[in-house]
Amino acid sequence: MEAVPRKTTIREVARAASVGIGTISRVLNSSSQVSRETRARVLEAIRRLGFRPNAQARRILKRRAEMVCFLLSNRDFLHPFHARILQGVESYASGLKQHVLFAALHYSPRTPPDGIDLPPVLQEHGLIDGLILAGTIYPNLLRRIESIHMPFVAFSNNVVGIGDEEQFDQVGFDDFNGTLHATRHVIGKGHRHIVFAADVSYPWLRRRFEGYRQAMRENKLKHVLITSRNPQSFVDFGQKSAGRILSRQPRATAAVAGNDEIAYGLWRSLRRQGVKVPDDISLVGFDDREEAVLMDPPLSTVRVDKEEIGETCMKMLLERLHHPRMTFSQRILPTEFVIRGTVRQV
Amino acid sequence: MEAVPRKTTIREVARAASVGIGTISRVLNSSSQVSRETRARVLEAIRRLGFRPNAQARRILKRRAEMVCFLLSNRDFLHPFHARILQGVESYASGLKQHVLFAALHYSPRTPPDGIDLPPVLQEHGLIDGLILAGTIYPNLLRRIESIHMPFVAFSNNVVGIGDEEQFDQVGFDDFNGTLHATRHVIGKGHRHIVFAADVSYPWLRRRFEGYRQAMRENKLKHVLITSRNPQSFVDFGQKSAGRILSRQPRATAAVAGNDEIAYGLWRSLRRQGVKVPDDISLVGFDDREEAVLMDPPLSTVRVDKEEIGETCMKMLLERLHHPRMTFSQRILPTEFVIRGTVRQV
DNA sequence: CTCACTTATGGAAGCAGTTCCAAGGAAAAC
DNA sequence: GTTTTCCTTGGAACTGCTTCCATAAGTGAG
Repeated sequence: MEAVPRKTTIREVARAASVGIGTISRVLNSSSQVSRETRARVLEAIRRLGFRPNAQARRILKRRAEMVCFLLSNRDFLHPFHARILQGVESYASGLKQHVLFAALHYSPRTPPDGIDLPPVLQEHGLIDGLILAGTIYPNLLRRIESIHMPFVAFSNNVVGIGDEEQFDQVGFDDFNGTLHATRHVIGKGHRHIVFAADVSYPWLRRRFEGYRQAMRENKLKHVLITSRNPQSFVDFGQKSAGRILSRQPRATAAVAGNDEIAYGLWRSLRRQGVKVPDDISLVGFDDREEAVLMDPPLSTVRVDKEEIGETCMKMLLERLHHPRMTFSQRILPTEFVIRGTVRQV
Repeated sequence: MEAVPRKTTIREVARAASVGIGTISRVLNSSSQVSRETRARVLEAIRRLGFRPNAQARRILKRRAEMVCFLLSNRDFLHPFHARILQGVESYASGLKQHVLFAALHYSPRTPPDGIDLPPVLQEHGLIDGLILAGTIYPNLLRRIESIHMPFVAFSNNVVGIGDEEQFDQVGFDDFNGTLHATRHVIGKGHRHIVFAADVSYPWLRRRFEGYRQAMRENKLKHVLITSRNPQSFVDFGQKSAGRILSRQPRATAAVAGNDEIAYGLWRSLRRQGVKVPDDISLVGFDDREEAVLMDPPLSTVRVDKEEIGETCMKMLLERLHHPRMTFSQRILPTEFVIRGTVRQV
């Protein structure tokens, strides 16, 4: 490996400006105790020598890396949903001169905590100040992260099997009220036979189901949960559910899907069987993924602001770093029902 | 801001293991000059004290940040396409204990180079060793990056208005041969009237067009370029192009789209007009984005391995860092035509 | 038994900054 | 005119590591 060329240091700048090294440091950190002329002379020397302070050296002394890690915790690829969260994190962070490291984590829900291999960034010390956890989070991962005593904030909608008694900073959005409002909207359009399609063993889909059920109960309507066996994916789950919806009597006039992928699968399979959305059956989704707009007609769905999630995660993490002893908090972001073309008046 | 608790240092470990600090360093860097017993004693002390070496301190001495920045250069959100590239970068990097910083860049093609605002990470010195540039790259950005003398590799398919004489490390994929093979496939299925739909003012779409034209010429077929005015997006471009394809005489039996989004727009608009894919018209795309599989039937398209792009970028960047004077190189990755359901035999 | 050559180890110096304390000088107070 | 105070300023000491040099101990040859 060839040598990296020596860079200008603070001492050379000091010599060039005929001042002491302390003065340079003071100018760099814009602490006020420097006279006008001296500051001007120093800045001129900095400019002339093309000096850029070494970030590492400062970090040692400051004991702050000014860097956080966005850790994507499952084997999924960087899905658009999480990509948008990452964007929110980065955009908020860069405004505050904070840096964002991206790392991926490979683990299975059943690995014992000690067995989880952490990415290189977490094996060093001082590289990052804190962690933003995204992706599906199982208890063993939480244990593992806690064991390294690194401040973190979790995007908690995809947390699985972790009780309410668990204490950590988390940001999520409102599954329950999301489907509650979506279902009310559908009911408001005159529908009476509305089914809900999702695998409610996922906590977040369970919460969405409860929102749907609440809306049905309010209107004294019967709730119906549609599931399907051994789906390959959520889209496949939707496809397989379509038949079950059609075979029920009385025939449902609307379906609330647990997420957009299920809605997509449903839509696709229904269309193949000659059932038109929304003419024959209305449909709503959840998440507002890119697919929602690509569908034809575009899907009415529950929007969650992914960038806001990222932003809020970053904000909370910074608060945590400034106040390590602050009690843990949990922020639930609101959702918004977006009306597009898949719900019709009956 | 509360103080961060003092962490164990190398000197404490040295005391605990009754050895010198040099020995600790030697163990950490696994240089061989340490006896079995001493190494064991040191490792034991490290474990007992929960010592994690401070990354910053090492970096100062090593003059290497062991970190690169993935810089997304346009105003687009982190699109799945680039998200996958980032994944490739990260996955290759983490295997080599390198870290990946994510940063976004906001600039317009017409800002003068000096006017481009670089993200915080590029304003410090020593934070990163090099840069991976993705997104749409205009000459002014290239100028700006060169001005800070930071080694970089560009994902060059989306480079606009930069001549061949330009020298920098780049990774791209084979636009020309991609459509060449795709078009040959379509011709092989018996099609004779095949149109190409794209805005060829984009260099990469122009190259794809040339690939298509080459295949047509080989078979003594007439090439037809379909474009449309003021599209809002590529999908919109496709939608607007559909009418133009249908109104031509003789009617085309197949269309090659410049990318999957155009293909999607085409498909959607054709379907609305009662024209079925592939029964009435065959269709192929380019890129193999997520939409391709979601279409019904799924789109036959040209696949590019996004993770491989990321991996190759990272690999080239590391080579560049090890050999700063090496001549610039350009790597073109092959593409693969994936047959799904949108091309039929005539 | 001595000498040359390895191999292992301790720790000072150094990296590029920040911090803090002492000191110089000017202005203000006495 | 002297003392006090305030504002600047210089630079030693420090951060947590790596590197290198000197030394110690061990090994084999002569």
